[in-house]
Amino acid sequence: MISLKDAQYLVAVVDCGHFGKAAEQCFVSQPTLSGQIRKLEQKLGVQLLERHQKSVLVTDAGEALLPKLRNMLLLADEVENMAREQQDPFTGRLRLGIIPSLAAYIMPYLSRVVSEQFPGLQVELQELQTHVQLARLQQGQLDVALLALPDDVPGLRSLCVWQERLSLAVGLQHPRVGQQEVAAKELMGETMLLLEDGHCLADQTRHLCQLHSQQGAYRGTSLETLRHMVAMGAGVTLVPELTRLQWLAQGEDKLHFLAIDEPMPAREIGMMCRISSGRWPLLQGLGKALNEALPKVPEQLQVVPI
Amino acid sequence: MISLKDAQYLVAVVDCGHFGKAAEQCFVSQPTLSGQIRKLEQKLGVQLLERHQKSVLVTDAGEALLPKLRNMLLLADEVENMAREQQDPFTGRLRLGIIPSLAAYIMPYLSRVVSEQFPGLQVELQELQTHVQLARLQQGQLDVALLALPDDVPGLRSLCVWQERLSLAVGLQHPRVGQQEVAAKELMGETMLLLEDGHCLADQTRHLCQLHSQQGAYRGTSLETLRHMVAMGAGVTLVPELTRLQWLAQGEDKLHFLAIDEPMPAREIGMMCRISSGRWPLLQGLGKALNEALPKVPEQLQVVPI
DNA sequence: CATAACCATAGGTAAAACCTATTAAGGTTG
DNA sequence: CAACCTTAATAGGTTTTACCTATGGTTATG
Repeated sequence: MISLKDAQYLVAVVDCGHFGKAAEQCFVSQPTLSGQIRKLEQKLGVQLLERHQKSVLVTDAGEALLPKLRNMLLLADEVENMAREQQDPFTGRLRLGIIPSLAAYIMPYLSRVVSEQFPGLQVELQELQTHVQLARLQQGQLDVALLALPDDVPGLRSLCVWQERLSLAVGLQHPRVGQQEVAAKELMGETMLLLEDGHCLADQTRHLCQLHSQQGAYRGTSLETLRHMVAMGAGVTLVPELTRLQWLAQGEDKLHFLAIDEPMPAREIGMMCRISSGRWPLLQGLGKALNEALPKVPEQLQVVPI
Repeated sequence: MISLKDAQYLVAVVDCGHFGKAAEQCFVSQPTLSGQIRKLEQKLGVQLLERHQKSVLVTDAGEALLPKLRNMLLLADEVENMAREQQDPFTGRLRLGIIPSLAAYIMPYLSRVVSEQFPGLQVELQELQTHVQLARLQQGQLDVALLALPDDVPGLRSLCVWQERLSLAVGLQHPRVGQQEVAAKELMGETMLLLEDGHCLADQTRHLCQLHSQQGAYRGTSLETLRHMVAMGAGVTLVPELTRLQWLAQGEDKLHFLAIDEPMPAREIGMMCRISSGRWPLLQGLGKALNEALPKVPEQLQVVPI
């Protein structure tokens, strides 16, 4: 197979009409270039140049090949330029998965961080449950997952970004209104509303309240659904901190929030990517920025595994 | 600079999704391919692949470069194919110069030879005087010259194809009508009609008849002109054999031809090309075929230098 | 828990690309 | 006509690199 250097050398000689000048232009010695051209002619089985004292002529065969050779060199150049543009890990498309119990609530922080600190990043958001995200990550359909960190997953690596405490939300008609906190073991006596199966928050709540898998009959499709159910007095639920903050910021006045006794339960919000992904530096930068943008995490947190 | 092998290897891995299979397809070992891909990634400063146990994924960067890389490989392939097509020296365009005193008369033979034995040859005919042909040959504007061979010309090589005897043509009113031959020295007494300056046949005639350069006042622009002048009795002229044969074949009956005494004067018809031209094999083949197509040359010829 | 599949690494070899110095061939100049 | 210049080819040796075999490490699988 011919090589790009062959093309480069031949084009240089044709353009210069002079082996010596062409060699200089290619940063090689004249004998080297001379030899390489000769070898190229042997490889192709065609005479490409006619050498004379005065000037070097291109044969018809050489003339016929030249446009394609020039095109190849152009493409090689473009490839290198494109690669250089893509060297910056903080640039380009990022397919980002976010779990539903986090998506709407972290977006204000995330979008500010991205637009201010990673303007070159084109984020493609996909709101997906944890197990779907993990599968898509492994299949290469997703670059980064933003979720409550699960146990180690083979082939993936994770970065903890934030710890999100969980509070108990009750309706205003609930007997605990007026209390500021509640012990974890007391939760078992409440009518706990859960998200549907597959949501990590449902698993965590069940784990925290030591409910069996079939317990917790009332299921909501989203936290917003639960929000209204709790407000109506249908039961209580555990609310992640970012959700609680957003609801309060929205002027929510039909719910009362109780801190759960120390250590406060929390889930670990973090990002994951393929161990071989190359997006790791981006992940770290994004994680750090996001961590700084989010509210300060109180101490005495107890992480609830999924 | 990247190389075509780089492109080949990367494309193979992407297409196979498997280093081992790609290596096999590229006829190299797996570690070789693995290493080359890694070096390519270093050269470009971008991660191109994500390696996993199951399948190999392309990064966005790699995906962006792939089309151009594939294009390069395609072009390289086309270059090699084109070169292979041009390997046959008996194929392609041939810019052929012919002197005027030969052109119209050798064309029947030449065209038959070309169409029968060199069908792939596209002959571009240029009717030019000797000195113009030599200049264009050296400048690369002409591939082959077909002419009366001059002395050695630096940078050019020549191949003798045929020896063309010269006869004396006289009008029917001429006193020599009825004679079959004439001695060379007797020519000096005749009113010799010449072609214009620059025609090699004029030089040769003058040389043979020992005329000074300004002698021979009657000049014709072509042999066809001289043909009519001689027929009208304006003088006599020397006619090359091929011309004589064609005139006879055309039923010329107003001219009488006399052989010149032994040794018969003749000019050497041959082909020339640049010493570095690569058309030499074609020249030899064409020369041999032309020689066989032309009439048999009598012995006892004396070549008249230009 | 052993096995298989797969890619990476290590160490060494052979091919190639490259260099400097010189030769050869044509032109040019004193 | 000899001396010189220009230009490409050749010779001989060095460095680079592409390549191989053998081995190691990691992850899924029976």
